[in-house]
Amino acid sequence: MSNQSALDFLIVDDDPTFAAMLERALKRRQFSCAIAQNAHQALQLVERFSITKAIVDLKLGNDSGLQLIRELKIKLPELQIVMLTGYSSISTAVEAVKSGAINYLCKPADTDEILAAFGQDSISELQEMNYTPLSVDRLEWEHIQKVLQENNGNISATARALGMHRRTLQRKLQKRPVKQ
Amino acid sequence: MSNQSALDFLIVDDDPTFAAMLERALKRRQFSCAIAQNAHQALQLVERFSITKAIVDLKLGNDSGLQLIRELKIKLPELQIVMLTGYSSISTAVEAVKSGAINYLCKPADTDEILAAFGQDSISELQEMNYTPLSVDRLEWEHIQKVLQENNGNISATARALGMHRRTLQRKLQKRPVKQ
DNA sequence: GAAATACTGTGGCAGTTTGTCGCAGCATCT
DNA sequence: AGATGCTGCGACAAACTGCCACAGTATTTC
Repeated sequence: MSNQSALDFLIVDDDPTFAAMLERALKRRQFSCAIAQNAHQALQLVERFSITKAIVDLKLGNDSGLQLIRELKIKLPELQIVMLTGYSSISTAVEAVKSGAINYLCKPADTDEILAAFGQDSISELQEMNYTPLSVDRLEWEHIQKVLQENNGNISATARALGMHRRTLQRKLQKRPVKQ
Repeated sequence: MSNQSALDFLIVDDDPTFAAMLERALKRRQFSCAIAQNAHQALQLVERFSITKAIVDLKLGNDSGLQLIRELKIKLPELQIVMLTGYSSISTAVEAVKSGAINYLCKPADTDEILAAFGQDSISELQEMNYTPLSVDRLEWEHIQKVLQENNGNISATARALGMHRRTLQRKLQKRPVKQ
């Protein structure tokens, strides 16, 4: 409510190491930023400070980054949000953008990429009209993510719907930061 | 501008076989639809008919499905568009949604899945949303078949494209009794 | 608000599937 | 003819999957 201080970036990530590293990189570029480790902290920070950009992780311990995006957008419709995650998939990307994110990046992303993601782009599409079909593994991953989301993240239900063993699904989910 | 006839679906895909198959499946479900093989035809059709939903492929020969989405949205802001493609990627998914698509699916997708993709945030009338997702095996099988066909039955090339070992592909192909 | 269900993360083990060689027979292309 | 490239297959280790069981945490239900 007070909006005394202004900040350029809000970083929301449950991995303190990553968050600190990103913060340092941003500060080196003369941006001011704050870190939140969960949804609650993030929501508090946007009340206390005047923030224009946020970098949100998809997986925030118990909280869902997607849900957080929606809440942030309600509180602060102007906020520009980029979602950043190691467990990227098309279905969460679609969901993120529909929820109000302006971009979505896969996690081994360097600081310049992140900054570019905030830029007025619509650029990157032309470059790689990638005519390679998805690898089988990737396709499986995308499908799993899609069904998982339809089941609101319920692993047991997803395994049932997919006709695969729960244990197997768990292992697949744990493993992949998936290539390609 | 005339809007005489109303259609439920516009299918935009440069693969006639796929388009025809989808059309048949939709008609069987009592939906009316039209097929466009490129951007130009698509734009003409939305002028001639009153259309509410469109299924657009990302890769349309020379045209870009992404660009088409934007043009369709300008002509007809109400149009609900789902992008459907075998060459999916996160960046094109993000771009599609930002351009106005309501959803984005990877191509081995059955008709119910496509319908469900529309149903989520726009309620279609008579829809029971109880579709069962394809099993991972079935999805994999269809994807393999499609890529295999694109490579004219060349197993080595297909295995390469799919990022799987040739031996493994061989074994998978052997196992299925070819048909269906 | 307490009991009944349901979901999740783990570990372990046996059975199956993959990744990798290697080799021999055809098919093409030069 | 010679050089490549594709195909089918055997074999074996490595990786993965199905299955059981258990304990801890959520969620539902009465």
